[in-house]
Amino acid sequence: MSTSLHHRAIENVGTRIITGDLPTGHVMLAEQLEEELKVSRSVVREAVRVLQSLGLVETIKRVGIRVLPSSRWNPYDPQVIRWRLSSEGRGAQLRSLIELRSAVEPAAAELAAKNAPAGLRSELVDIAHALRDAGHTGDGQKFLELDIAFHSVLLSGSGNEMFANLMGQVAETLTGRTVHGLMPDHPHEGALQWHVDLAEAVAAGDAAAARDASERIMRRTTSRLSETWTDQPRVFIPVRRTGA
Amino acid sequence: MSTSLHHRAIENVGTRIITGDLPTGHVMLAEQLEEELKVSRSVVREAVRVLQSLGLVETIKRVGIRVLPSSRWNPYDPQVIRWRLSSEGRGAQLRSLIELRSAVEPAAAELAAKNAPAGLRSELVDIAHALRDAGHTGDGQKFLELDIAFHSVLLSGSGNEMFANLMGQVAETLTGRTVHGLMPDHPHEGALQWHVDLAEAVAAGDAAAARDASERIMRRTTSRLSETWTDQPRVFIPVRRTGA
DNA sequence: TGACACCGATGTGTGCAGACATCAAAACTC
DNA sequence: GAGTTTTGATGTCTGCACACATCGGTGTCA
Repeated sequence: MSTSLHHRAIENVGTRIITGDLPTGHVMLAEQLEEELKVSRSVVREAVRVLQSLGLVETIKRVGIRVLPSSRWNPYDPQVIRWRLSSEGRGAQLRSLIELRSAVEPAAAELAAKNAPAGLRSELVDIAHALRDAGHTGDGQKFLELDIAFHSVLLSGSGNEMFANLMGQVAETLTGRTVHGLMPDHPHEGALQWHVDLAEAVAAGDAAAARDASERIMRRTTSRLSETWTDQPRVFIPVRRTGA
Repeated sequence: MSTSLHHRAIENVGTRIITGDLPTGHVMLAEQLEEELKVSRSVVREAVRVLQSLGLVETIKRVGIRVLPSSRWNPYDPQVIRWRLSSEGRGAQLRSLIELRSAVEPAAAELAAKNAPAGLRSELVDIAHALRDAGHTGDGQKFLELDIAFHSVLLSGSGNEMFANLMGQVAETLTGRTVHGLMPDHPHEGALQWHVDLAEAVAAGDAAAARDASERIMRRTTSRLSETWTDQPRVFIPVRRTGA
C-alpha cells in the first residue's frame, strides 16, 4: 500500500481505541508508540494531534497520552464512524445512524421539494425509476449503488450542508448492511414505489408528499433493522456544562 | 496566555480559511506559514495535519498546502461551527443548525420519552419549570442558561449519541442568537408552556405528546429566526461518487 | 515523634533546527 | 513529441532545549 506512515499510525491507534483494545483511561507514551509502530516521533506526534482533534485522546504533560471515554469521541467524523462500523460496537452505531437518518431525511425531502435545482430533481426521478427496475431484476450490486445515489441526491438537494454531509454516512450504512447480509433478495415492492413517489413529489415541489413518502421509507427501514440491535444497551452521554 | 502554539496556529489558519480570507484553491507553503506565524516547522506541520482532518486543506507534494472548497469542510466539527458562527457566513450556518435541530429534536423527544433514565426525566421537568419562571421574571442570563440546559438534557436523554453530541452546537446557537440580539425581552408565553408540556410528556413516557410539543417549539423558533437569513443563498453540496 | 509545608529531581509533552528521502511537476534532451 | 533529468515541495528522521506537573526527600513546627 502507498498509504503514508501518518495515515497508518492514525488508523492503527484509532482502530484500537474504538474497538476497546485500548480502554478508556489507558495511558500511552509517545516513545512507546514510536517503538510499537516503528515510526519516528514526528509521525507519532502528528497522528496524536489528529486523534486529539477527534476527541479520542488527550495529552497531559508529565503523564502521557490518555484514551478518552467514548462520550468524548466526535460521532460525526467519517473516520470515527467507519472505525465503529467495522468493530463490535457496530450495532449501536447503526442504530444511531438510522435514527438520525429517520429524523433528517423527511426534513431533507421537504427542503428538496422546496429548494432543489431542476437538475437534481430530474436526476432523482431517473434514479428512482432505475432503482425500481434494479429491484425487480434482482441486481444487488446495482441496487446498492442506486440506493446510495438516490439518498445522496436527496440530501444534496436539500440545500442544507449539514444534511448533505450525511451522504457519506448513509453510503456507509447502506453498504454495511448489504455486506453483512441484512438485505432481502428482493426489495419490498412498496418501498420501491415509495422511492418513486418521493422523487416525483420532489420534482413536483410537493413538500408534504415528499416528507410523507420519506417517512414511510424510513419507518420500514427502521422496523426491518431494529431487531439487529435489540440487545445493544443505550448510552447516555452526560451533559457537559461549560461554566463553573 | 496559556494557549499552545499548536492551538493558535490552527485557530489562525482555520479562521482565515472560513472567513474566505484564504480562498478556495489558494496554495500556501509550509515554510511561508512558519514565517507568518513565527513558529517552527513541527508546529505548522501538526496544525496542517489537523486542518487536513477537518477537510479544510489538502497537501500535495511539489505544490503545497491547498485550501479546499467549503463543500469539503466537516460541518459537524465544533471548531468549524464556531468559526463559521463568528464569521460573515453566520446566517447560513444558523439556518443549517436550526433546520437540523428542527429535524432532530422532535425525534429526540420521542426517544427520551421511551428510554430516558428517571433522573433525567425529573431533571427535565425541574428545568422546564425554572425556565418558565425565568421567562416571566425576565432574567435573560438565567433564561439562556436554563434554555441550554433544557435542550441538552433532552438530547442527552434520547440515548442516541449523535443526537446528544448536538448539545454543544445547540448551546452555540442559543448563545449566538442571544448575543446578536435576536431574542425578545419576554419569551413567548406559549413557548414557555410547550417546554413544560414537553418535559411532562417525557416524564410520563408519552412519546407522541413529547414529539408534538417539540415540533411546536421548533416551528416557532424557525419562524421567528427565518427572516434573518432570507437573503442567504442555498448551497448545494455536489454528490461525491466513490467508485470510478 | 509525627504531621505538614517546602523544594528540587525526574520524566514527559512542547517546540526548535537541520538533515535526508521521496515523489511529482516542470524543464530539458533527443 | 516521447522519454529523461532536474527541481522543489512535502514526508520522515533525529538530537536538543525548555516548560511544567508529579513525586519524593528534607526541613520545620507542634
